[in-house]
Amino acid sequence: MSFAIPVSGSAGRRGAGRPRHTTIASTLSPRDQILDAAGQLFVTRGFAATSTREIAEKVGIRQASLYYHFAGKDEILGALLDRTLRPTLDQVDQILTLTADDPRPTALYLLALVDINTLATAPHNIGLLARVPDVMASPVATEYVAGRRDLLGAYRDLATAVLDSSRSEALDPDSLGELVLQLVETVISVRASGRAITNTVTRAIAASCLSLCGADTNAVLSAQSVVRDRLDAFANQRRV
Amino acid sequence: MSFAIPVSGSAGRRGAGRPRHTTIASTLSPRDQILDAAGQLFVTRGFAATSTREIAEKVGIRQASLYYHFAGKDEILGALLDRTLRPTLDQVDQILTLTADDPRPTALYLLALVDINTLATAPHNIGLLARVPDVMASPVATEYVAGRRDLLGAYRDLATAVLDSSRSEALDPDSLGELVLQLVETVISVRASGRAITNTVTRAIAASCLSLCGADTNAVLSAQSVVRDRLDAFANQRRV
DNA sequence: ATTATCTATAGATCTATAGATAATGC
DNA sequence: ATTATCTATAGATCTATAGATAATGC
Repeated sequence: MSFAIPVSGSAGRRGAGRPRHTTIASTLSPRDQILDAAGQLFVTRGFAATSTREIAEKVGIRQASLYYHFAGKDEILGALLDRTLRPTLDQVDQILTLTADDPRPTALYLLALVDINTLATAPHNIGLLARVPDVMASPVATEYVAGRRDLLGAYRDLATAVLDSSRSEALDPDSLGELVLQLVETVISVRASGRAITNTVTRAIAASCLSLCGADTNAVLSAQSVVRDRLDAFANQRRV
Repeated sequence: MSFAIPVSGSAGRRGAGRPRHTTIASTLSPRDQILDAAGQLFVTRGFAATSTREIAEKVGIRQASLYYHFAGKDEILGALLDRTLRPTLDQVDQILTLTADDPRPTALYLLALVDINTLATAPHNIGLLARVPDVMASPVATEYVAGRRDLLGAYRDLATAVLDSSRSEALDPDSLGELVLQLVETVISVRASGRAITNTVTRAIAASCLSLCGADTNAVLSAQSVVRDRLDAFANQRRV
């Protein structure tokens, strides 16, 4: 099946259908307008605390009109969660390929950097959603959880490879992976605190991931210099 | 004013008042039973998503009976948030005094350790509450926010003192403090992931805080050995 | 008399469905 | 004819209040 996504040009009128009770300001498709509004509200007010009427109000349509685009509140949430994880997950293989011949700290550094960047640029900091209990209690969260587990696997493998055996107290691989991923995800909190995510902050977090795995200063500096080059190519490839 | 907190001994009967429709299992005061039940539910299901009836059900009383102990749902939340922060905040001065003659990395290490420990042992991991949007949107959150800002100040000052000037890219003090505190608070996420917070995990996070501030391996090892001694005295003092 | 509960309920939501309507597109 | 909205509303909540009741304590 294929969906005809209306690509609006002019404001006010979009195509078929009864006109809205307000004029249309956005150039996004109705579906994306809903996701945008819902994302902002879920993140600032919480999922359960946000009513479908609030979402509709922000979009400029009546509450019941949401149900033409989504089966319910849960389905809106599912679409948002997917957007949080998908971009990173889809790039993992690419990252591993690109750094196949580099030391493991470099590979981990790049993965962290890309992931941090994804979270730092996601609209409305929707990475926050995954921390909200009523979100994770929803049935649609299971798919997200599965995806995150895949990502966790990549972190665990890289982090374990980086782990210096000289480390006196070695964490088990699973805890180490979890800890590194958590560290990456601090960018969500930092963003939530209102602070801008500068390149300096991004690199500090990524470098800290390596330190956590026992990498020494040289490994960090080396990773930073290699990735600086690689990332240019990578970023271009992604047309960023 | 003084409150007579009923200290129940035997089960079933507690003192004055009409009996509950269920028998009393807990030895906690009614107020604490409510806080315990609410904490667990808020953390697992979310604040807005938890109804007062669910809380009452868990306690074993009728929904309306909650209002004898708390003015409303918000007030329950306020009491819980306070319990998250208060223990740590009340110990900051003590920590600074205890480590007045030690190198700053040691002081930071101890603060992080105590804080991680507080978060790791808080009932139901209620540190999670501060990450929930609808919680932070509540009027009662402002007091919590103020308290956390005080704690942040302590982290910022210590972290800045630790920061090695050799660091090529220095973060501004506020960002650094925020980052270190965020790192400490990863213990909340790790706990939420179901992993046990072993001493190893605790030390790994605290050590990572020092690394983030540019402390070298020697400073970390030194802090760990000094704090190992200090903490014994400290813990005894706290009767842990 | 005081305390801690209970029952009952008003009033305010909120979600999702049913069916009408006003556009476009063929 | 199809599409995207609208209006209206049923049914299910949920919070907080009012007032009754069953204990203890004096």
